[in-house]
Amino acid sequence: MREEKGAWQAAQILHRLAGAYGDPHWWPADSALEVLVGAVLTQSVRWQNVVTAIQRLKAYGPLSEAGLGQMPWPQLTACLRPTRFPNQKAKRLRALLEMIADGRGRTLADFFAADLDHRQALLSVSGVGAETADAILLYAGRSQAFPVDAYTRRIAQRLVGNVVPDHQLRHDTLSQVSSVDGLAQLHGLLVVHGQRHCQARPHCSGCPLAEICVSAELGQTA
DNA sequence: CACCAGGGTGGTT
DNA sequence: AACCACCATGGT
Repeated sequence: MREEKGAWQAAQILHRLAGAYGDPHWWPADSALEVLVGAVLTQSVRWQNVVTAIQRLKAYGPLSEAGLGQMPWPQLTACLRPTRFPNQKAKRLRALLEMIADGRGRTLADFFAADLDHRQALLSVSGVGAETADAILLYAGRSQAFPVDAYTRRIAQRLVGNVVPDHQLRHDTLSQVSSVDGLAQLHGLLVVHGQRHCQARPHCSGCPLAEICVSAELGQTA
């Protein structure tokens, strides 16, 4: 059986999902630094747990690069307990803050303004992978980046009919959606959509992507 | 009670 | 390269 391997039509998917769900207002945060913190804490954890952890951090005062970097280990891990892996997340957050500070108290804004490869710099931190780095670049740095997450992979597989490599999803999306706002909305919409459709079992009734989904007409795939 | 979240790393085969 | 244990909470 040959199926026309469809392509990943990012712009069209953005249009359809935006029409169905509206603007998801993804990644609410008071500051870019809060986005960065949330990006590490949200790894493999429900967002509500991250909210609780950030509230605990804020109980010590407004988030700041220096304040977070200097927070004592027991207090830091206590704040991060709701995020499943408090010790690991505390270590990752500290390593990231140290890279940002660069040994000279550099701020996050200065990091983004610096003339360097920001993606490579983020990826060089142990505990920061492609998805976390791209989330920080997009939502904290407001630069053109696209985080490929589990929802994106699953939805792409459903739509296209076969597994699409991460690098291709990222490249295709960036070449088809040029604005930062569009990229930011698309990622949020894919998560919102993924939480109702395209889960373990096909669930195509009422799906706003049904018309462009190769498995939509297959009914039940076992 | 079992299941699983908006991942990434390091060690196995 | 693919696979897997680990990390060790809180909601359904």
